[in-house]
Amino acid sequence: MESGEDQFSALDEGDPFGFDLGLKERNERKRRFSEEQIKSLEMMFETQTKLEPRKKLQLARELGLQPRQVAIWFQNKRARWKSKQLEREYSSMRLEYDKLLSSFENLKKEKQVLVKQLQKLTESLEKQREESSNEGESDNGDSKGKEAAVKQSRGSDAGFVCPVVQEQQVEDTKMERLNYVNQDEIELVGAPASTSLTSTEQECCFDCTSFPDQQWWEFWPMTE
DNA sequence: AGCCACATGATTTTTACTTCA
DNA sequence: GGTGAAGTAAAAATCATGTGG
Repeated sequence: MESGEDQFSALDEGDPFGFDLGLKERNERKRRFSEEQIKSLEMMFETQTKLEPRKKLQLARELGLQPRQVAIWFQNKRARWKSKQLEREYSSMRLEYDKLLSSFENLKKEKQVLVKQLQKLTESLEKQREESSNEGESDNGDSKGKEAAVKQSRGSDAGFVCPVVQEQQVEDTKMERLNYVNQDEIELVGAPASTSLTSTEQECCFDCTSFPDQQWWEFWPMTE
């Protein structure tokens, strides 16, 4: 740490109010700087937040102030500028966080809607499955042929992923990422960070493996 | 006129770093 | 080379006053 204005140099340069004065008397002499003086100090602060001793002396001379006063002004200015800067940074981060939180909430709602849709579809698929198995009971010979055909097609499509489930998984991954990023912050503001919004097992009751005899697309409504 | 909140000039304390014996 | 005391600069904390509502 070298150079710059310092609090001790004032001892050499003379106390603006005289160190031999009592505290009260010194404070009584405290006067605000003129607009002109402030303007010059501000301008200098914009170019450099720390003053070299020579600049300090020069500025003090120009403004009719003691070098110590200029040094103190710069010290105060730095401290107060820093705290304002922190406030500004906090505000912008808060804004960013609020935006993120709101988009997170929207995604959560969107997901809930999708999960409900999925549930409805699953139910209707289940219903259709029951109906078709009832029909099969009354026609055994034909069902054997169908079973064989289903087995064959299952073999050839091994590894195929139902697009609905795939979509849900993608959504879950998105949510997981968002949750991962936001978790600390959400906990900070008391939002339910631990509300598991991700687990496919928990929230998605649609499962391709729950159709032992049929493929999912056999039940998929054909739409144009 | 008195009170309060805030701004601001000044002082004191703390912290981090350097120099030197 | 490691170490502790002294010196220095800047930050942080605080005080006291000025000012406007």
